[in-house]
Amino acid sequence: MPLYKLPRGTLDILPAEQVYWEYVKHKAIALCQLYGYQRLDTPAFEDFNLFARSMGEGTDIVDKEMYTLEDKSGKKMSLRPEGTAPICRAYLEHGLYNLPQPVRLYYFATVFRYERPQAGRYRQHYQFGFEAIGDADPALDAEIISMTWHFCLSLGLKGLCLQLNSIGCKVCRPHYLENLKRHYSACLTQLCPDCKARLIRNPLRLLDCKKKSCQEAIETAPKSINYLCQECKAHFESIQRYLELLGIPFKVSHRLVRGLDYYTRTVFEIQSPGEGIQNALGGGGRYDELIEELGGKSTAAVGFAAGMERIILNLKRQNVSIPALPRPSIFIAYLGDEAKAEAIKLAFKLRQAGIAAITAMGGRSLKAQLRQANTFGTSYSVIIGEDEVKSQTVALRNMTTKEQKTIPSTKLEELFRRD
RNA sequence: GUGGGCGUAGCCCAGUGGUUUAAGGCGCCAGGUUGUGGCCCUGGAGAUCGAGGGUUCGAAUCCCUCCGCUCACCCCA
Repeated sequence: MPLYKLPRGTLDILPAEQVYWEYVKHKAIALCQLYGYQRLDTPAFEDFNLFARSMGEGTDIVDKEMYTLEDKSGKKMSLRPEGTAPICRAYLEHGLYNLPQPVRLYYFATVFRYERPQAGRYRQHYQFGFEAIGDADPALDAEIISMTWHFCLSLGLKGLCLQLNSIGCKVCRPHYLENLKRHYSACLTQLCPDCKARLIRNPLRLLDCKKKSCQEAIETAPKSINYLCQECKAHFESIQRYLELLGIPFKVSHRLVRGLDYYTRTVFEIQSPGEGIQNALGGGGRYDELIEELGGKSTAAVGFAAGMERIILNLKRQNVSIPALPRPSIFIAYLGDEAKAEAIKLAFKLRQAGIAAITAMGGRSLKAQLRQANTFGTSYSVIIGEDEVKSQTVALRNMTTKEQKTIPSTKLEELFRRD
C-alpha cells in the first residue's frame, strides 16, 4: 500500500520514541545553561569548501561521504557532515570575536554522511555539541571535558570511559608522524591491507585498527605524548591536573586519535561499555588552527559533540528510567450533537486557561469514548450529555477512583487550575 | 566499497513432507439492552506471503534475478 519508504539510513522518530529525545535534549540544555553556553544554530547546508578545507581533503568524510550538490547557480553545496566548522564560520561571519572571549556556544544539528547504515550509525543523525572559542587555556579544555562528563552522569549512564590523548600541534606532530611511519614501515609485512593504506593516507589512524594482526604493531608504536613540544606537553599535563582536581576519572590512551584533520593537542572521547557496536558516544578536542584556516585570526578553540542516537541506544541498553512526557489529564466525552458543541467549546476554554484537554471525536458510544480515555491514561473524564447541556453542568469522573459528580461547567476551570 | 543473517497484516509470529478460507497473539474497531472505561466474552476490519521471472496441473513453500532491512568491516557520533 505505501508508495514511499523512508530513505535508507534515516529514522522516523515516532511518538513512542520521543520521551528519549526530549529527555536528552532537556538534560543537554540544562547543562549548557549551567555552564553558561549559548545556543547557535546554523543551516543544514553550507559551501562545500567550508568542509573540504576544515576536515581536510583525503579524509573519508570529505572524499566519499558528503552529500554534495550543485544549486541552480552552479554553486557546490554540501549537507553538513559535522557541526564544528559551521559554528566557526558563523563565529567569523558575525564578528563574535568582538564578544568577551572565550565565546561559549552549543548546538543541536542534523548531520549527513553517506555511509552503509548499521547499529548506531545513520546517514542522517542528530548531534549535540558545544564549543568554546577564543582561548588556549588548558582550563578551558578541562571545562569542556568536565561538561562532557557531567552530561553523561546527568543522563544516568553508567560504566562510561573517558579517554584522553594529545596529538600535538603543527610544531611537534610532523616529527611524531615521521617516527610513527618509520615504526610501521619496519613491520609492513605483518600489517592488514587496511593499515597498509592508512600508512600513506592517514598514519594517525593506524593506532585505531581493530585487527588482531596489527595489535602488536600498535602496542610497540611510538606514543604521541612522548613527542610533544614543551608547550603542548605543559598544556596536556595541566589539563590532567585540572581533571584530577575535579575528580573526573580519565584514561590516557595513546591509541586515541580523531577522524578529522583540524584537531590539535587535546583529543578525547567518551566510550560506552557495550561491545561490538559503535561505542563512541561522543568526542571532541582542541582545534587551534581551524579558525585561521577559515580566514580568521589565529584563534584557539575546543569543543565536543555527541551522537543523540548513540546516547539513546545506551539509555535503552542500560534501562535508564525516563520520565514520561506530560499528557492531558482531562478527556471530554459527549452524547449527541448539542453536547458535542458544548464539549468543543469547553475544551477550547480549558486550553485557553492553560489546562490540557483532549476531546472525543466522531459519533461513538459513551462506552467507546471512555475506553479511549482509559488508553490515553487521562486521570479525569468529563461527560456531557443532554441533561448536562440543559443544566449547564458536566459530569466529572475520576478515572482512578471511579468517583463521579456533577458540577457546574464553569467550576471546572478553577478546579483544575489548582493542581 | 566488502562480507554474513533475514524479508508472512501496524507489531510479534505459525505455516517450507507442494494441494489450507494463509493460523494465532498484541493492537485497532464494534457489540455484550436505556448515558459509563480497565478484566472477561463475542464478532469485525486488516496480508497483492518484499518485487519480478521461471519450474509445475498446482508455489508463502523449489530455482534465478532484483529490491529492502539488519549486523560486522571500512569510517565515524
